Amino acid sequence: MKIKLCYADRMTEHASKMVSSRHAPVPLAECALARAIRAIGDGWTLLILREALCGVERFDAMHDDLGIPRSVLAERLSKLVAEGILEQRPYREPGRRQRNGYRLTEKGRALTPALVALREWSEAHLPGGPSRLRLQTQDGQEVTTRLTRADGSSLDDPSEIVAVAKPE
Amino acid sequence: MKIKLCYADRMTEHASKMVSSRHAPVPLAECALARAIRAIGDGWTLLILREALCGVERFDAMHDDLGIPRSVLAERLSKLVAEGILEQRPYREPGRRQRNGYRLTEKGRALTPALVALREWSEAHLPGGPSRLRLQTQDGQEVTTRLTRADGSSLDDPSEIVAVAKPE
DNA sequence: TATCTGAGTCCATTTTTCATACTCAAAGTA
DNA sequence: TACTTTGAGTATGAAAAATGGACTCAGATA
Repeated sequence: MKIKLCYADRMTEHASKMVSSRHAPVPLAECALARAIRAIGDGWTLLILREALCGVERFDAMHDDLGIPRSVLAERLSKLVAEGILEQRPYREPGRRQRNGYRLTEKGRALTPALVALREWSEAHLPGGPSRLRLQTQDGQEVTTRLTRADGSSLDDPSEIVAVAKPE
Repeated sequence: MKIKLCYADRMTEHASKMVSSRHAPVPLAECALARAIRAIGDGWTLLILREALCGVERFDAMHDDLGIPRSVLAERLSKLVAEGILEQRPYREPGRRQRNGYRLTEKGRALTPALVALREWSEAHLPGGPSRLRLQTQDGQEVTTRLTRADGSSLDDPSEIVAVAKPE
């Protein structure tokens, strides 16, 4: 996936104001959502984050759970470590040599709301039978996400949302 | 990305109860999150959903905004239509022939919380300067997501969440 | 010393992307 | 009528990435 300059990047400030509303209000380079997608928007990477959220720390356990090729797993893990989303954590089992596992950093754990929202969407809208994965608090309450306005009220209808460019 | 049976799928019901807690509590086949990742967890697909959320409906506009190869765009769009996330919408400009655009279905629009959560994470944790893309209500209030317990209270620390398998 | 294990690397093959050019159908124009 | 334009795709060969299997490496144990 090779991301390049997009139409708005190639335009002058003045010209970009005249761009048709048929295009996105903001070019990729200035869009936080696009940056997040570049960082973690890849199938294997997201599945690795699912593993990490489930507390799976070991290379071979992820390999078994996901059926991911070992070389791809190694490459994705080192990318996630380089980005500060996972960190290596040495561990040692009795009578075993010391090894490295991976666990979420605070930055990585901050992705939880996005994963919870994806899970919710899937439960509500995708076929495939009930899911057995639950994300819950220690006392057993299921966790969900809610869209919220700046004033704290919650927003039930996502079609009320509009995407605009911040001025400046 | 070729997803296959994972370790737990190959096990008997009895054996799977004895599986080490080093593995995920639930196999991919029974995991809603994994199904969502399979459906839309791909870089170009997510960027196309960003375009759709921004109200971009046309093939060429998406091609310009994203710099995506035309063949990849065509393939992803038809997959999203087949999944019921986008729908084709004929339109016609004065003096122009009728054409097809794409817009989010209700199912597609229900992905908004996941995209809002990703945007929030990116703003808070990724470098790259301030984002100019705002997602807001018609009256200009910024929209965010919040993790919520089943009892309605909101959850500030994502590390309180545990992943478990639903019994049965 | 030989063996086992988990965490990787290496590599030949297959699949997917990429970039560019080409097609197609309807509307406008000479 | 013939020709041009325009948006929405297809076709294609080269380049990049994924795949699956074998191999490596280091420390612990028999």
